[in-house]
Amino acid sequence: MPELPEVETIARKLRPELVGKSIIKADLLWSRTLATPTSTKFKRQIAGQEIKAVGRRAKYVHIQLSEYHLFVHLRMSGDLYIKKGKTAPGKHDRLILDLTPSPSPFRRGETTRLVFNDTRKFGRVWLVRDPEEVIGGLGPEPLSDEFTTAVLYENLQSRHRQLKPLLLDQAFLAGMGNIYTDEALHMARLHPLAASDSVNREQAQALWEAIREVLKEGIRRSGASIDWVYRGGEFQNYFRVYDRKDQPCPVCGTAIKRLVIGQRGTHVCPNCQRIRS
DNA sequence: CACGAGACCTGTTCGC
DNA sequence: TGCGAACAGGTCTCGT
Repeated sequence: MPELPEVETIARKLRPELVGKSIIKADLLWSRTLATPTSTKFKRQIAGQEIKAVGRRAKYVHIQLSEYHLFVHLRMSGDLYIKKGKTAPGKHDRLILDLTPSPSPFRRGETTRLVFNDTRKFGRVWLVRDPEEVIGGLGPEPLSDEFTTAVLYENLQSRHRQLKPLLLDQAFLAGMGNIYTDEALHMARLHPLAASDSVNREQAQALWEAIREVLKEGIRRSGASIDWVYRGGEFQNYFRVYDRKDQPCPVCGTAIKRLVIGQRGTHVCPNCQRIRS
Protein backbone atom coordinates (compact mmCIF):
# COMPACT_ATOMS: atom_id res chain seq x y z
CA MET A 1 0.00 0.00 0.00
CA PRO A 2 1.89 2.93 1.23
CA GLU A 3 4.47 4.78 -0.74
CA LEU A 4 5.94 8.16 0.10
CA PRO A 5 2.72 10.23 -0.31
CA GLU A 6 0.59 7.81 1.73
CA VAL A 7 3.16 7.65 4.54
CA GLU A 8 3.51 11.43 4.48
CA THR A 9 -0.27 11.76 4.76
CA ILE A 10 -0.40 9.37 7.69
CA ALA A 11 2.46 11.13 9.50
CA ARG A 12 0.83 14.53 9.05
CA LYS A 13 -2.45 13.24 10.41
CA LEU A 14 -0.84 11.61 13.44
CA ARG A 15 1.45 14.48 14.37
CA PRO A 16 -1.04 16.79 16.13
CA GLU A 17 -2.61 13.83 17.93
CA LEU A 18 0.63 12.41 19.22
CA VAL A 19 3.14 15.12 19.98
CA GLY A 20 3.23 15.88 23.68
CA LYS A 21 1.65 12.61 24.76
CA SER A 22 3.54 9.86 26.53
CA ILE A 23 3.47 6.13 26.02
CA ILE A 24 2.14 4.22 28.99
CA LYS A 25 2.56 0.70 27.72
CA ALA A 26 2.93 -1.44 24.62
CA ASP A 27 0.90 -4.46 23.63
CA LEU A 28 2.51 -6.63 20.96
CA LEU A 29 -0.01 -8.94 19.31
CA TRP A 30 2.18 -10.43 16.56
CA SER A 31 5.76 -10.87 17.69
CA ARG A 32 7.40 -10.77 14.26
CA THR A 33 6.11 -7.21 13.82
CA LEU A 34 8.95 -6.11 16.07
CA ALA A 35 12.24 -5.97 14.18
CA THR A 36 14.29 -4.77 17.13
CA PRO A 37 14.89 -5.00 20.08
CA THR A 38 13.42 -8.04 21.83
CA SER A 39 9.84 -7.83 23.01
CA THR A 40 10.85 -7.58 26.66
CA LYS A 41 13.34 -4.78 26.05
CA PHE A 42 10.94 -2.97 23.76
CA LYS A 43 8.19 -2.87 26.35
CA ARG A 44 10.55 -1.74 29.08
CA GLN A 45 12.24 0.94 26.99
CA ILE A 46 9.16 2.46 25.40
CA ALA A 47 7.12 2.78 28.61
CA GLY A 48 7.20 6.35 29.88
CA GLN A 49 8.68 7.83 26.72
CA GLU A 50 7.26 11.16 25.59
CA ILE A 51 6.52 11.74 21.91
CA LYS A 52 8.60 14.69 20.76
CA ALA A 53 7.98 14.69 17.01
CA VAL A 54 6.32 12.71 14.22
CA GLY A 55 7.76 12.69 10.72
CA ARG A 56 8.61 10.60 7.71
CA ARG A 57 11.80 9.36 6.03
CA ALA A 58 11.34 7.39 2.82
CA LYS A 59 8.43 5.06 3.60
CA TYR A 60 9.09 5.00 7.33
CA VAL A 61 6.98 6.80 9.89
CA HIS A 62 9.48 8.30 12.31
CA ILE A 63 8.34 8.92 15.88
CA GLN A 64 10.90 10.72 18.01
CA LEU A 65 10.73 9.88 21.68
CA SER A 66 12.53 11.38 24.65
CA GLU A 67 15.38 8.88 24.46
CA TYR A 68 14.62 6.65 21.48
CA HIS A 69 13.45 6.66 17.90
CA LEU A 70 10.46 4.55 16.90
CA PHE A 71 10.29 3.65 13.21
CA VAL A 72 7.31 1.97 11.57
CA HIS A 73 7.36 0.56 8.05
CA LEU A 74 3.88 -0.21 6.74
CA ARG A 75 5.07 -2.43 3.86
CA MET A 76 2.10 -3.72 1.84
CA SER A 77 -0.91 -3.55 4.10
CA GLY A 78 0.00 -1.64 7.25
CA ASP A 79 -1.78 1.35 8.69
CA LEU A 80 -1.26 3.51 11.77
CA TYR A 81 -4.09 5.31 13.48
CA ILE A 82 -5.43 6.68 16.71
CA LYS A 83 -8.18 4.79 18.43
CA LYS A 84 -10.06 6.46 21.26
CA GLY A 85 -11.93 4.69 23.99
CA LYS A 86 -11.50 1.20 25.34
CA THR A 87 -12.27 -1.39 22.67
CA ALA A 88 -11.10 -4.92 21.97
CA PRO A 89 -8.16 -5.19 19.55
CA GLY A 90 -9.12 -5.36 15.87
CA LYS A 91 -8.56 -8.55 13.90
CA HIS A 92 -5.35 -7.38 12.28
CA ASP A 93 -4.00 -5.14 15.01
CA ARG A 94 -0.32 -6.06 15.57
CA LEU A 95 0.89 -3.44 18.04
CA ILE A 96 -1.04 -1.17 20.37
CA LEU A 97 0.53 1.70 22.31
CA ASP A 98 -1.50 3.12 25.19
CA LEU A 99 -1.01 6.86 25.49
CA THR A 100 -1.54 9.33 28.29
CA PRO A 101 -5.09 10.70 28.25
CA SER A 102 -5.84 13.81 26.27
CA PRO A 103 -5.74 16.92 28.50
CA SER A 104 -8.96 18.21 26.95
CA PRO A 105 -11.54 19.01 29.67
CA PHE A 106 -14.31 17.63 27.45
CA ARG A 107 -12.85 14.17 27.09
CA ARG A 108 -11.28 13.84 30.46
CA GLY A 109 -9.54 10.57 31.02
CA GLU A 110 -10.48 9.08 27.67
CA THR A 111 -8.17 6.28 26.60
CA THR A 112 -6.10 7.09 23.53
CA ARG A 113 -4.15 4.44 21.63
CA LEU A 114 -1.84 4.34 18.68
CA VAL A 115 -2.66 1.20 16.72
CA PHE A 116 -0.51 -0.52 14.12
CA ASN A 117 -2.84 -2.62 12.00
CA ASP A 118 -1.35 -4.85 9.31
CA THR A 119 -3.36 -7.54 7.54
CA ARG A 120 -0.47 -9.21 5.74
CA LYS A 121 2.02 -9.02 8.62
CA PHE A 122 4.82 -7.66 6.45
CA GLY A 123 5.12 -4.43 8.40
CA ARG A 124 7.93 -3.88 10.91
CA VAL A 125 8.66 -1.69 13.92
CA TRP A 126 12.09 -0.66 15.27
CA LEU A 127 12.96 1.02 18.53
CA VAL A 128 16.52 2.34 18.45
CA ARG A 129 18.76 4.98 19.98
CA ASP A 130 20.52 5.74 16.72
CA PRO A 131 18.25 6.40 13.71
CA GLU A 132 21.07 5.48 11.33
CA GLU A 133 20.60 1.89 12.37
CA VAL A 134 17.30 1.91 10.47
CA ILE A 135 17.52 4.63 7.85
CA GLY A 136 21.27 4.82 7.34
CA GLY A 137 21.35 3.05 3.99
CA LEU A 138 18.68 5.09 2.25
CA GLY A 139 19.16 7.14 -0.89
CA PRO A 140 18.14 10.79 -1.21
CA GLU A 141 14.71 12.04 -0.26
CA PRO A 142 13.16 12.93 -3.64
CA LEU A 143 11.52 16.15 -2.46
CA SER A 144 14.61 17.43 -0.67
CA ASP A 145 17.09 20.01 -1.92
CA GLU A 146 19.92 17.48 -2.14
CA PHE A 147 18.04 15.64 -4.85
CA THR A 148 18.87 17.65 -7.94
CA THR A 149 18.76 16.87 -11.65
CA ALA A 150 22.53 16.67 -11.66
CA VAL A 151 22.55 14.14 -8.81
CA LEU A 152 19.94 12.02 -10.57
CA TYR A 153 21.79 12.16 -13.88
CA GLU A 154 25.15 11.22 -12.35
CA ASN A 155 23.64 8.39 -10.33
CA LEU A 156 21.84 7.00 -13.37
CA GLN A 157 25.10 7.05 -15.32
CA SER A 158 27.05 5.33 -12.59
CA ARG A 159 25.07 2.10 -12.97
CA HIS A 160 23.74 -0.16 -15.62
CA ARG A 161 20.26 -1.03 -14.43
CA GLN A 162 16.74 -1.16 -15.78
CA LEU A 163 15.06 2.12 -14.86
CA LYS A 164 12.08 0.75 -12.99
CA PRO A 165 13.85 -1.59 -10.57
CA LEU A 166 16.46 1.11 -9.98
CA LEU A 167 13.85 3.71 -9.04
CA LEU A 168 12.28 1.18 -6.68
CA ASP A 169 15.66 0.59 -5.03
CA GLN A 170 15.47 2.55 -1.76
CA ALA A 171 19.24 2.92 -1.61
CA PHE A 172 19.11 4.73 -4.95
CA LEU A 173 16.11 6.93 -4.23
CA ALA A 174 14.01 6.78 -1.08
CA GLY A 175 10.24 6.59 -1.16
CA MET A 176 9.21 5.58 -4.66
CA GLY A 177 6.93 2.54 -4.94
CA ASN A 178 5.17 0.69 -7.71
CA ILE A 179 2.44 3.24 -8.40
CA TYR A 180 4.49 6.42 -8.40
CA THR A 181 7.31 4.84 -10.39
CA ASP A 182 4.98 3.82 -13.21
CA GLU A 183 3.37 7.24 -13.17
CA ALA A 184 6.68 9.12 -13.15
CA LEU A 185 8.17 7.06 -15.99
CA HIS A 186 5.09 7.66 -18.09
CA MET A 187 5.15 11.39 -17.39
CA ALA A 188 8.82 11.48 -18.37
CA ARG A 189 8.10 9.35 -21.47
CA LEU A 190 10.73 6.80 -20.44
CA HIS A 191 10.42 3.04 -20.77
CA PRO A 192 10.77 1.12 -17.49
CA LEU A 193 13.19 -1.32 -19.11
CA ALA A 194 15.49 1.37 -20.52
CA ALA A 195 19.04 1.15 -19.19
CA SER A 196 19.81 3.81 -16.60
CA ASP A 197 23.08 4.77 -18.31
CA SER A 198 21.28 5.28 -21.63
CA VAL A 199 19.35 8.24 -20.21
CA ASN A 200 20.65 11.60 -21.47
CA ARG A 201 20.64 14.91 -19.60
CA GLU A 202 17.31 16.08 -21.03
CA GLN A 203 15.66 12.80 -20.13
CA ALA A 204 17.12 12.89 -16.63
CA GLN A 205 15.72 16.39 -16.25
CA ALA A 206 12.29 15.17 -17.39
CA LEU A 207 12.45 12.22 -15.01
CA TRP A 208 13.46 14.45 -12.09
CA GLU A 209 10.54 16.76 -12.78
CA ALA A 210 8.13 13.85 -13.19
CA ILE A 211 9.18 12.19 -9.92
CA ARG A 212 8.70 15.42 -7.97
CA GLU A 213 5.46 16.30 -9.68
CA VAL A 214 3.89 12.90 -9.20
CA LEU A 215 4.88 12.71 -5.53
CA LYS A 216 3.62 16.22 -4.85
CA GLU A 217 0.35 15.46 -6.59
CA GLY A 218 0.04 12.28 -4.54
CA ILE A 219 0.56 14.21 -1.31
CA ARG A 220 -1.86 16.92 -2.41
CA ARG A 221 -4.49 14.25 -3.00
CA SER A 222 -3.68 12.51 0.32
CA GLY A 223 -2.28 9.43 -1.41
CA ALA A 224 -3.93 6.66 -3.39
CA SER A 225 -6.57 4.29 -2.01
CA ILE A 226 -7.10 1.01 -3.82
CA ASP A 227 -9.32 -1.75 -2.42
CA TRP A 228 -9.59 -2.34 1.30
CA VAL A 229 -6.10 -1.16 2.25
CA TYR A 230 -5.65 2.49 3.23
CA ARG A 231 -8.54 4.86 2.79
CA GLY A 232 -8.97 8.56 2.43
CA GLY A 233 -6.80 9.25 -0.62
CA GLU A 234 -7.96 10.53 -3.98
CA PHE A 235 -4.97 9.97 -6.23
CA GLN A 236 -6.35 6.68 -7.55
CA ASN A 237 -8.82 8.76 -9.57
CA TYR A 238 -5.98 10.45 -11.42
CA PHE A 239 -3.76 7.52 -12.42
CA ARG A 240 -2.36 7.94 -15.92
CA VAL A 241 -1.17 4.36 -16.38
CA TYR A 242 -1.11 2.45 -13.08
CA ASP A 243 -3.85 -0.19 -12.92
CA ARG A 244 -5.17 1.01 -16.30
CA LYS A 245 -4.37 -1.96 -18.53
CA ASP A 246 -6.29 -1.77 -21.84
CA GLN A 247 -7.54 1.72 -21.06
CA PRO A 248 -6.48 4.70 -23.20
CA CYS A 249 -3.32 6.65 -22.49
CA PRO A 250 -4.40 10.14 -21.35
CA VAL A 251 -1.78 11.66 -23.67
CA CYS A 252 -2.22 9.79 -26.93
CA GLY A 253 -5.13 7.39 -26.50
CA THR A 254 -3.10 4.22 -27.11
CA ALA A 255 -4.16 1.24 -24.96
CA ILE A 256 -2.03 0.90 -21.81
CA LYS A 257 -0.09 -2.35 -21.54
CA ARG A 258 0.76 -4.34 -18.44
CA LEU A 259 4.20 -5.95 -18.21
CA VAL A 260 5.96 -7.73 -15.40
CA ILE A 261 9.34 -6.26 -14.49
CA GLY A 262 11.25 -7.45 -11.46
CA GLN A 263 8.12 -9.39 -10.46
CA ARG A 264 6.11 -6.20 -10.23
CA GLY A 265 3.11 -5.35 -12.38
CA THR A 266 4.22 -2.48 -14.61
CA HIS A 267 2.07 -0.22 -16.72
CA VAL A 268 3.24 1.57 -19.85
CA CYS A 269 1.94 3.41 -22.86
CA PRO A 270 3.63 1.56 -25.74
CA ASN A 271 3.44 4.70 -27.85
CA CYS A 272 4.69 7.35 -25.41
CA GLN A 273 7.32 5.20 -23.71
CA ARG A 274 9.87 3.67 -26.05
CA ILE A 275 13.24 2.23 -25.22
CA ARG A 276 15.06 3.95 -28.07
CA SER A 277 14.68 7.59 -29.12
C1' DC B 1 27.31 -6.11 -10.06
C1' DA B 2 22.75 -7.06 -12.18
C1' DC B 3 18.87 -9.85 -12.13
C1' DG B 4 15.39 -13.48 -11.29
C1' DA B 5 13.05 -16.46 -8.08
C1' DG B 6 11.36 -17.51 -3.63
C1' DA B 7 9.93 -16.02 1.15
C1' DC B 8 7.16 -13.60 4.15
C1' DC B 9 1.32 -13.26 4.85
C1' DT B 10 -3.83 -12.58 4.20
C1' DG B 11 -7.53 -11.31 1.40
C1' DT B 12 -9.94 -10.31 -2.95
C1' DT B 13 -10.83 -11.03 -7.65
C1' DC B 14 -10.59 -13.72 -11.90
C1' DG B 15 -11.28 -17.68 -14.89
C1' DC B 16 -13.25 -22.01 -15.79
C1' DT C 1 -21.95 -21.78 -6.89
C1' DG C 2 -17.31 -23.67 -6.22
C1' DC C 3 -12.54 -23.71 -6.26
C1' DG C 4 -7.94 -22.98 -7.38
C1' DA C 5 -4.97 -19.55 -9.53
C1' DA C 6 -3.42 -15.00 -9.91
C1' DC C 7 -2.69 -10.86 -7.91
C1' DA C 8 -1.89 -6.90 -4.36
C1' DG C 9 0.90 -0.28 -2.26
C1' DG C 10 7.35 -3.85 -0.10
C1' DT C 11 11.67 -5.68 0.96
C1' DC C 12 14.98 -9.38 2.09
C1' DT C 13 17.92 -13.26 0.84
C1' DC C 14 19.81 -16.58 -2.14
C1' DG C 15 21.59 -18.45 -6.50
C1' DT C 16 23.36 -17.66 -11.17
